[in-house]
Amino acid sequence: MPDDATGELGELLMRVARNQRRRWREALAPWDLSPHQARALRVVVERDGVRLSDLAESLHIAPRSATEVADGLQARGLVERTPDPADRRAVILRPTAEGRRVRAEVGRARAADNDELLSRLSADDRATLARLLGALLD
Amino acid sequence: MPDDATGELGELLMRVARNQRRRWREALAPWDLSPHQARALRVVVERDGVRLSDLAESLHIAPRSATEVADGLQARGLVERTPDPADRRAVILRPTAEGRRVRAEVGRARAADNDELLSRLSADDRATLARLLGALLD
DNA sequence: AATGTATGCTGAGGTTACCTCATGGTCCGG
DNA sequence: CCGGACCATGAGGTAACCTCAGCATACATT
Repeated sequence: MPDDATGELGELLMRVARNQRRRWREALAPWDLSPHQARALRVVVERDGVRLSDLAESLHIAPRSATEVADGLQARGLVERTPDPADRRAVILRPTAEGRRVRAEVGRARAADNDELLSRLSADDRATLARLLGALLD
Repeated sequence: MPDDATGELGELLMRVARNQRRRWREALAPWDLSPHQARALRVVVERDGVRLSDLAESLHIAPRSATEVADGLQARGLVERTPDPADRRAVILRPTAEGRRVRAEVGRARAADNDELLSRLSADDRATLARLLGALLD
């Protein structure tokens, strides 16, 4: 067991992460999207069409819950449901033009916010941070 | 704007934090406490008696919600409600003996888990990580 | 002292984001 | 061609939040 105050380090990590989440939520506010919806939209746009069950897996939620996330995005006109030609049981979620546009805007806002925060560190420090965090992944 | 992939760094940070949260939830499972309840119990034990409204502030939730958290802890026999002698409107939450015991056990489990994770880094790396994360706090 | 306003907790009831279970189609291996 | 697996979704439940109203109490001002 390490001899220094590792507990505080863990706490620090959580605080920074919470900060990050708060910033993200705020950056997302103009579009009235929940973090989860934004994440789902990103998946749909990036893969350019996803089966509902695959979306569920990507978001680590139950298939039933993916239906609800899809409902939300569809109600905002960001995605549409199309039948899967290869499997008539399945539904494929496709981004609308508006969905692509919003996803791009959100992506830019997120990147800008991220850069604003991380620019406090030098390029060297950022590289070091990436290395250290990488070692902490399971 | 920095020129490297800061977006990935932000993502990495969130992944590590999520990992951390998952580990914590798992470490908490034996006591059947939610993360929020554990945090509340910690506040109650550390201050050895807290007004409900102060607890709400500590947890960043509405006063009404603190009542519910208190209900949960009280139902498990970990805290008890006592009147505030200085203000008869107020309720002071006090830890029971069992509450203190559980809080200590949870604290030990948390520390052990934390150390297990952070021991992957050298003492130097841990100090560096603490410095870098500290710079990212608002 | 009287009184108006603020505060502390909680009942009532709502929202959100999850979940499980059941159902009606559809697919596919034997 | 058919029994079992799989897809999305309706129905209904739960946990953790919230707001608002109400009652008891505190306190500041006259």
